[in-house]
Amino acid sequence: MHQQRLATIEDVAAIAGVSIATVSRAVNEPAKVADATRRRVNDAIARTGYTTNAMARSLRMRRSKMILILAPDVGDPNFSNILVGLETEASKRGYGVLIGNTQNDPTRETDYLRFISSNQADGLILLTGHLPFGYGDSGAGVRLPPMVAVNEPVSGDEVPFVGVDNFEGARIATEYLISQGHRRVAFIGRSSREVSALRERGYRAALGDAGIAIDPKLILDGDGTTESGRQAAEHMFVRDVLPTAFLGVNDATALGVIIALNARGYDLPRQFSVMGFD
Amino acid sequence: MHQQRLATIEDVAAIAGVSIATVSRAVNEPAKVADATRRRVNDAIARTGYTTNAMARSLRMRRSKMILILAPDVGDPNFSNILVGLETEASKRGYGVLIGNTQNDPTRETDYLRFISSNQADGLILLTGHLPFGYGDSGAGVRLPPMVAVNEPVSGDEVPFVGVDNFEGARIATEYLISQGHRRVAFIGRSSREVSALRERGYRAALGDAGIAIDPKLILDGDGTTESGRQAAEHMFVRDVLPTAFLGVNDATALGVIIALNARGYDLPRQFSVMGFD
DNA sequence: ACGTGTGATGTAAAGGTTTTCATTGCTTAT
DNA sequence: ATAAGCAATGAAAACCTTTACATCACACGT
Repeated sequence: MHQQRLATIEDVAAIAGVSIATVSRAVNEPAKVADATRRRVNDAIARTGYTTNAMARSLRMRRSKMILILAPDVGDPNFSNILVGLETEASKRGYGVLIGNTQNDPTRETDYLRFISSNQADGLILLTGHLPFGYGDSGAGVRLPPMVAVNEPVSGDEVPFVGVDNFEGARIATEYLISQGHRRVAFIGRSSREVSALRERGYRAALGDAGIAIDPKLILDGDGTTESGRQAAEHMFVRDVLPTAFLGVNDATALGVIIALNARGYDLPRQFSVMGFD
Repeated sequence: MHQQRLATIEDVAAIAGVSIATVSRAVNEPAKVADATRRRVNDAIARTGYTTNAMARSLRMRRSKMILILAPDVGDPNFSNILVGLETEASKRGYGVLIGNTQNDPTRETDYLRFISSNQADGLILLTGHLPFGYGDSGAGVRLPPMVAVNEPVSGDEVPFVGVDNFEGARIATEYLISQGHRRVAFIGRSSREVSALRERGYRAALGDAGIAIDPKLILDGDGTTESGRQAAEHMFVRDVLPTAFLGVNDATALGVIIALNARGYDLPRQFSVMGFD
């Protein structure tokens, strides 16, 4: 068991008394080798503790079974939760996950592409909402690696997207509020994020379907923070255009609304309904 | 720019009119090639968009410039924050980061070791607090890969550790509370985690240094959640053994204490001091 | 003029797989 | 009995680098 040098396929072949081709087959397509041989090979493998060298394999196969995940900030619970999901699924399928924390820095984004161009990663998962800097500008000539956008779609380009259906989600949420008897529902958005517009459209659609006129005074803009949610609600009190229900573009915003209402002494699910989309 | 097949070092060599050895040198040890040649090579590289194939390089060099990080749960903000730090540093040094979400599942831990044994990762960073299953038992014969434990030390074995000094940190925190005039300081631990014992020892040391007798009633155990912090504080109210300050084994616990005190209508930094260790 | 050291480059091996193609020994159909 | 097909295996090429060693030209000191 002295593994001074890692055992190679040749060592295994020598011990099993077969060629390296047979060892390779015994490992990768067991059906293709005779039972007796396969047993001998497996014994040899067990004895040497052989593991196929992933580098050599990747070099030959031209694929690494690695996925690169590009995210603006892995520390953000929002992303890290997605990350663990992705990792779990990837791992289940024998893929490894390489992380790239871009911090929205174009330099870093480009830098991580070396993993792709050097064959170190087969595919790319974007949580950034845009193509890595350096792909967009080169025109359509560049062949993009296999990739998919998660959480936030990549605008313009044809990158497959998987994530929340913002329009439909917001529509259903609003529909639910309406079904509870609310006629005046406020929406607090975050115009700086692309998803906000979609959610607002869903909100408007639900109202339209219910035949409720849209009151522009009930649609406010914020920046996605708790504080901005609080201010938005406060703003409505001041203007005296109170809704009976609030839909926040995210949970933080909704929390802000709740805080504002609490501060004014209201009893919460009783007197107002507040929902957050997250 | 039609990259049907990725450019190899040979393509570059052909265009620059040199041998592949020279190209390799021009890239890796520029000083060793004549100025004129280096320029020609760089031109050729620019023209072809050549990137060295990481697999071939790793195979030859026997190192991948990859680090495997094993963590029980990357989703936990505690870990994900460490993760982004590690990633940033690694990236700065030209290393890539491979993540392994073990979920405390021994099978998965072992599984991730293939990255090490197949040369896909050069080193290992453990956030798990223990050796991956399968290393511990094989006796001392097995050569461990270069590794370091972060956040939580690996007990027994000689794995270098970097992280918070739990004893000293808790000691200083407690010392501070004492310096503020507190004589009765409570400690709410989490005996299931190894770090808790260290923190409690620090707490006890500070009290001892200050000549304050330790009151066992002021040392409670929880499970690290907000709720358990709340219960612990509540418990002290019921038993009527109130401290004037609380030290929680982590922030969640401390938060629970704050909630309990708030619920009873106390004015918080005024009447009680609450600290969390995180 | 001649050996010698030096700086720049080329040749070729090695790193460990996978896979195509060829070979071998049998079985089966004619 | 022979051709044909088939299953199991082996030999060798290909994947793309890095690097030890060899080669070469040239300058320099004698």
